[in-house]
Formats: sequence, C-alpha cells, structure tokens
Amino acid sequence: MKSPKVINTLQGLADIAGVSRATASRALNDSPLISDKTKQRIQALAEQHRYSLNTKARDFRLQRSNLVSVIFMLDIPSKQHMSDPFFLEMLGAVADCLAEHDYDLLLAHAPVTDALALGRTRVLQQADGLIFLGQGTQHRELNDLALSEKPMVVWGGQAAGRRYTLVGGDNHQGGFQVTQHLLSLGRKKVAFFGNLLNPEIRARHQGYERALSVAGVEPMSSLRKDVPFQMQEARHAVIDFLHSGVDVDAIVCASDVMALATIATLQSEGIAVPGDIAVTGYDDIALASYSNPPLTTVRQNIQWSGRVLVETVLSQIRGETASDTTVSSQLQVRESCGAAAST
Amino acid sequence: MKSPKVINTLQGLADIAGVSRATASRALNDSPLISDKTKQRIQALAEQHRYSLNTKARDFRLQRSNLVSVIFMLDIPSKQHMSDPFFLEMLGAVADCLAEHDYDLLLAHAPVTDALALGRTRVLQQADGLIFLGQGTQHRELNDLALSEKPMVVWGGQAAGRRYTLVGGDNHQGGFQVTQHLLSLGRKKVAFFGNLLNPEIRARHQGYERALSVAGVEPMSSLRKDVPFQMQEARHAVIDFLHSGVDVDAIVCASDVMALATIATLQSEGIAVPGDIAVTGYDDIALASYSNPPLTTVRQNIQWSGRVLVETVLSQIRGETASDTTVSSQLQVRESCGAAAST
DNA sequence: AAAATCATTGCAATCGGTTGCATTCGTATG
DNA sequence: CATACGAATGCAACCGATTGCAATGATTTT
Repeated sequence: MKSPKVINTLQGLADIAGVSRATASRALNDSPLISDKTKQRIQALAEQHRYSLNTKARDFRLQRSNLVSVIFMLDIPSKQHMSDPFFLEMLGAVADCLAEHDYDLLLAHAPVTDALALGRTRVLQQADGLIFLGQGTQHRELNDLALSEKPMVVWGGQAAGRRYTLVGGDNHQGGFQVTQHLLSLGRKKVAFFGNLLNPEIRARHQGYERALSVAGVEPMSSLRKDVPFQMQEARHAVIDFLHSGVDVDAIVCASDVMALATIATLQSEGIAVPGDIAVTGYDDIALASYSNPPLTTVRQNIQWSGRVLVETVLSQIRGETASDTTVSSQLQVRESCGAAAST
Repeated sequence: MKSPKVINTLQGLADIAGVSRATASRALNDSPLISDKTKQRIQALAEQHRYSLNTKARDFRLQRSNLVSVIFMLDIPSKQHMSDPFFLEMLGAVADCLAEHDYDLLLAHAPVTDALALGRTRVLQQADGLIFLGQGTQHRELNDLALSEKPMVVWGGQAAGRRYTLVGGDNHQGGFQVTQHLLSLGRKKVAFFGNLLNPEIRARHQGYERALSVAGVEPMSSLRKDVPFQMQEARHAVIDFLHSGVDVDAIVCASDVMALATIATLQSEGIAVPGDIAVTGYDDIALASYSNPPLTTVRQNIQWSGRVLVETVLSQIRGETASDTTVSSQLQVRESCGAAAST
C-alpha cells in the first residue's frame, strides 16, 4: 500500500504510532527529549500518512502567527498608490524577503482612519508586525498606532514628532540632484509638481528649493502645483497649471507616473518635451525608460528597500530595538529628456 | 474613570460582569438566548474596557479563517507579472471586494512547483480559498491542486483537461478584434508577440489567426515571436526579431507592457511607430493612454473581474458549485497609433 | 399548590496543537 | 541488593473563544 489513510491530526498520528500526542509532537519538532529511534519511526509514519500539521492550531497555541501585514497607504480618496508600479515592485520585494524568513504576508489597503478601529481588525490583530508602504497624508494616524506595542515600520519621509520606525529614500538629496541637473542644463524656471502634505514629497521639495537657492534662483510659489497621483485628475491639474499663465521651462515631478501623465498632457497641448519644457520623474519605474522621450528620474533601490523594511520589522518582532534607515537614491539621467532648452 | 483596566479575554469580561464566559460570548454575538438587559450591560462593559475579541481564537474554534490567499503566478524565472501593472490593478480590485465581504487577503507569489508542497504552507492551509492571478505556464500544477477539495478559482484562459474554475477575459475575441482593426487599416504583414504556452496568450493568438484567415491572409510562422514580459529581455527579443529580416508592418503584442517595450525598442532602432510599423497592446493599463504614440489596445474590465473572482471563490467556500465566467473585453482604439501605414 | 412551560444562564467539551511536570523503566553506582 | 540517577514517555493544563445540553428560576396552567 503506497498511500495509507491520510492522517490530519496529531492525535491520529500518535494513535497509529502507539504513543501519546506529546511524544508525537516532540518527535516532529526534533526535541532532544525523544530517542532517535522513536523520532525516526514517527517521522516516517507522518510522511507515509501525508500528515501535515495544522499551522493555525500551532500558531494559536504559540501566540504568534508568522504573519506580517503590509498596508498600502492611499491618499484618500484618490487611491493613488495602489495603481503606482513603484509600490507594486516594493510589495514584490517585501513579499520575497518575508518568504525567505518563513513569514506570510497579509495585504491591506484600507485607509487608516482610526488607529483603534484598525485594532479590531484581523489585519492588525493576527499579524506579528506591520509594514506600511507610504504615509499618504496620514502621519498622525500612524503616530497614534505607534503607541500600541505592535512592531511596525513605515516606508516614507521624515515628519514632525514621529514615533514610528522609518525606512525611506534620501528624498532631499534626490530632489536636490534632479533639480540641479535641470539647472545645469540651463533651465531657469523650474516648477515642482506634488502634494506637500506627503512627507516624502515634502522632502523632495525641500531638496528642490535648496538646489534653487544654491544656484541663486528665487523660488516662486506660482511654480508649485498640487498634482494628484491619479492620472485622470493629474491631466486636469496640469492643464490648469498651464492656463494660469506661468512661465516655465522645466518641471520636477514627484513621481514617474505623474511625470508620464504630465508629458502626455503637455504633448497633447502642443508643447514640445523636452524642447519647450523638460520634465523629470522620481522612482525609476520600469516603464520610465521606455517612455518617449525617455525619462530622467531618481532611482530608488526597491529590492534593497524591501529587504530593509522586512529585516527591520522582524528585528522588532524578536524584541530588538530597530533604528531608522535611509536608503540612498541615485540620479538616472536619460538621453534626450534632460537636453538643453531650445529657447 | 474614563478608561478602566483594559480587558483582553472573554473570561476577564465575564468576570467583571459577574457572568459566565458562555453568557458573555452570547451577549456579544447578540444571541436571542440572552436577555436584552444583560446584553446591553455586557456590551457596555466591553466598550468601556476596550475589549476586542481575539479573532485568531475564534477563527480557530470555528475552523475558518476569513482569509483568502491570492497567488501571483509567475513565468519562472522571469517573474513577469509581479511587475505588470495589470495584475496590480487586479489585485487592488480583489482586495477591495474581499474587504467588502469581511475577508482578508493573504498574498503569495511563490511559483507553484508542487501542489503537495504548497499544501504544507500557511498560504494554502490557513486560507478558506485560493485565487490565482494568471496561470503562467503552470496549468498542470494548478490542475493537480484542484484535486484537493480547497475552494479555488483561477484568472486565465482555457486549457486542456482543466479541472479548476476559471474566470477570464474573452481573449479570443480580443485577439480577433485588434488584429482585424490593423487589417482594416490596410496592414498586410501582421506579427504576433507572445508566449503561446500561456493559455490566455494562446487564445489571443487564436483570435489573431482567425482574423487573418477571415481576411484571407495566410499566417506565417516567422511572424510569431516569443517575447518575454520582462522589459529588459523583451528588448533583445524584439531586436532579434528585426534582425531576422522579416517583412512586417504591424505587431500585435500580448500585453501593454510588452507593447510599450516594443515601441521603445523600435523607435530606438529608427523605425517609425506607427508609420513603419503599427503596434497594439492588450489590457489597457493606465499608462497605455499616456504613451507616445497612444496605444491601441484591448481593455479588460479589471474592477469587475476582481469582483467576479471573489464572488466565485466565496460561493465555493459557502459550499455552492461555482461556474466559469468570461468577462467581455473591448477594443480601445487610440488616435495615431493605429493609423494607416505610410507605405 | 403542584406541575408544566419558558426564558436565562452556567457547565463543560471542543478546536489541534505545545510544554511543565510527574512517572516509568533501565542501568549504573554505592 | 538497594538506591540513585538519567533517559524516555505520558498526563494534563493551556491558548481564547463557541455551543450543546443541563440546570436554574420565574411564570403560567391545571
């Protein structure tokens, strides 16, 4: 008989082995209390009868779940990130790394409106730790949540009074570099597109302002526009911006998706890119290099970032104290896009 | 005292209420066995003491988890889909719909190499049901898995001897429409890019062949190329194709990402799109409409598809028998891209 | 007033494992 | 030979809820 009756409880296995549940459990867990002979016998039986232990029961008994929740933060109500390839790649990197550590990934993308409400959720309760992808505009709620003793780590940018552990790119430096690049090509009137309520974008904007200041250019508030991440609405914001009659020859966008939307909108309005206006992105998503013209952008090391997020939350789960990490980012100059203005 | 001692077990709540655990449980679950007076008293106490019930314990007791696993299928080893925005949007749709039904989402993207090995995983064991996003090239493994009694549903295309429930787009029709569109614009030599081992793509290719046949055009095997989903490698495949010296004036790509990679590659090789060669995509991801030139493609109704996937697996979980669903897809013609060939 | 009925509530088993402690058995030691 | 000791195994409590059934008390019926 190659495939005997399938056993699916420890008790069943113990019965056919003629031992107690305790012995069977120890044998499977390779406990030193059990003799090698018994161990091998029981393990062989388990194999034969295709026994696989009920992880739910064990996790419950051991008061752990080997589950980490990953929460997509959305700009309510635009749901921006869930459609941003950058965060998808990040999610993939996090999933890979969690799998390596034998952790599973519980995915959530409900907006964090109330820390307490989240507390009643399986997402928070069943998980050993939390990873937030992005802060959206909800720094305060995240801070509230940090008061619970649940291990958590957030991908994002620096924010006032922060109590949670942060992992993020060097947004200030990225914003600085990309702006400096545009200025070095002779662009004079550089605009910035993005919502400053988002801490990451705020930091990029600060880098942008520093670059202007270093170059002796005075920042003008008319050159900043709150462009949403969502493409359809981004289009309106861009047209709105153009109609405001500003004089501009370059635009620093807070993300690649935003940049692609901006470029398409400019082109459809008959504006040459980068001839009339140069446009830069942020993130270096895979599609950025295939855009026409190719996009100059700031690359974030996604694989590495995902790994850092996971290692950080796991070390917290182990009870160690985890510290913030800044992942360095790198300017990615693509041929024609950053070319000198034709004017 | 506004915030008395926090209670976190049912026993604790029962103690301060002066009742038994059973009564407390019934009160919280609004059982008709309990008098309204007691019910209200206990619920009030639960509120005051910030009691929130341990879902893990309940799920364990009730032998259910309210968890559905979503598995990203990858083309080993290219890991294609995990970077395809189409599947991210699908994931978002699935997540939304699961949340509506009070189900959580366990995410996995390990390749399904062995149905049995997966069986020992939390991903499969803890979940009440499984949703596979795509089949990759692993129809056989999925079929093996279908032999277990676990509720499961797969997004993909028809495949021989299929035993699992299938939800998918009308790939044949989509492939047909987009090819017919190109032919109607006067294109004569239409190529097809995609891997036929993937059932969805195979169906699109069949639609492509039917369109050719209806138009009286003879399909040529030299006009089909296995282009991987991954962008970097796609580029090489495209250049390879061009260097094979084929005569071609249009390319039907099996996905938008592939189409964008193809267009960029053609352009960098000095070939005008759509002047010399027209290119079409599939999926209608958000970025498709922002490409330059805008991409003619086949739109799949992602929100609706995600909903169907969820409803299907949930009905299986409830013990009902679920049937396959085909979600209709729709040709999305964009201005310049499908324009008549200049030749 | 005794019996029957009904509305509430409590007891205890259960889900499937893990683990501290007691017990058993075999062997080495005094 | 009796005692002690160590290795191997079993007993039973435990994780935190749910639920069938018994028990209690109050109310109605005869």
